Amino acid sequence: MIILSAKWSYIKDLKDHVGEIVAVKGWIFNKRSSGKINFLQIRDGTGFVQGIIEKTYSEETFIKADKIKLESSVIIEGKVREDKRSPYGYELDVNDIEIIQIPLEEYPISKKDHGIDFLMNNRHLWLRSQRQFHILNVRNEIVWAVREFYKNNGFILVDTPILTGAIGESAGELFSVDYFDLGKAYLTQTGQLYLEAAAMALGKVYNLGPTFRAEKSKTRRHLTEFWMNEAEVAYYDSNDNMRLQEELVSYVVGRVLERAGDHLKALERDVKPLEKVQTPFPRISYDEGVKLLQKKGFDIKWGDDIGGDEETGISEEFDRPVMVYNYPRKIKAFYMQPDPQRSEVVLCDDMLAPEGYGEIIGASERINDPDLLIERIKEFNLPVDSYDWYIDLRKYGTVPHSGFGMGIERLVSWICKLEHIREAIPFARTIYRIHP
RNA sequence: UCCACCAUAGCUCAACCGGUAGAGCAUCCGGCUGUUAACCGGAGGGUUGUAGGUUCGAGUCCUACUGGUGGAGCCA
Repeated sequence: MIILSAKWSYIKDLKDHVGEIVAVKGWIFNKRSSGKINFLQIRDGTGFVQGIIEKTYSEETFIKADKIKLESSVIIEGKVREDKRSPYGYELDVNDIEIIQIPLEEYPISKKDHGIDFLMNNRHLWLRSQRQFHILNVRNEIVWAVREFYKNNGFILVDTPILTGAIGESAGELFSVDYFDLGKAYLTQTGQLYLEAAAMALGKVYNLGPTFRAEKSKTRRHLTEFWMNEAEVAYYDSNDNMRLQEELVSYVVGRVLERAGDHLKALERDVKPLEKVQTPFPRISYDEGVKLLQKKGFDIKWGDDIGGDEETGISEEFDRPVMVYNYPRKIKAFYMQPDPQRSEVVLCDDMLAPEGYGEIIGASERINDPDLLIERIKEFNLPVDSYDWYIDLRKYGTVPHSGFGMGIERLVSWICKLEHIREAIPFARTIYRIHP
């Protein structure tokens, strides 16, 4: 039953209603009282504002405000006033309150510190906290910017399947589910192979969806379920591919600075390093990367993979994302095109984010010769039969083509400068967590 | 899968060489007309993750288990 008659305004729009009486519909996230004055802090999903209730103004409203507990749902009616004392710039002189619900039990998340186990067990409530509000808003802008980039550049969205047969990069473990009479199906690790098919139909294609890895990874960079954006372009070679990646990433960072600057500020994210994310990005070959790391004292030799510490060792030499290209064939996936000049390396690149955030993109030119592809599938001991349709793509008008996958949560972590990837997604799935 | 660490009040933590459990916040009561994690006074709140063991005595030492955290590998 809504009794208050003032016009509903979202908190983000209060600046347009100074001097007017409006109704704000939200939740109380903090309150203070001082005998004759009550401060109610309310959030409504668009922002935060403080309401002031003076006892001398309305004793009835003051008594109502006294009953309110943290996370009560309320509608407050009051006059909007600009106020320098408020960190939000505006305040509400409250003249009436309608209490929708006072929590049945004490709200678990207090104003003091909590441990990560407790917060993750209460993720459904933790989402209401200011920090999470800002992170999820940045994530929202990132995803919009990604989609916008492709839309602006003539790409077609192709949604790739989440349930697949036994086919993939053969990277890591797969989650399996029962699939009627057909045996096991698997949750996708990548839509790449399907995007390759779509690129032969539509030229420039991309996807953006959930991806699953059953690896028992336990690090601040890994989730078992994460969102990945992949792109695939017919007639692009590895250089075209790298150019596309730097254009995408610089576009996304630029749009986020423009549209979510206040959220980054609230997260105390220093935006100076982000402002430097302009094309062209530095590129170094794997060979050069190994030499650089050796010079810096890393124990690495040609042929070794570049691990987390090594990634940081390389990226700290640059002030923007760096692309490391042409890795040894032995440490990369079966479908990557060998360098025609040097068959021991493949035409690929990893984009490493600055500030120690590591790999945000994995990319390569794909093998377009059917015989070579079959040879590589066998070399990796993969079942050639399962890849029949993928090999077919090379039989009918095969062309050079390239693509990449970009981890959305890794991008969010880097742009927000998060300690851990679990805050970059609303409900993180990690090895020991599926609830809530 | 491997390595390391953690588990004490609702929450975050403390408790020295093994000697019988303590603070802040939260809750409840009282005070305060501009608070910003508000503050001040008072009260209640505990089978120290579980099961064993050593000891006159274990939150503290030992073993196993359970749950969690960080990292390696793998990758986005």
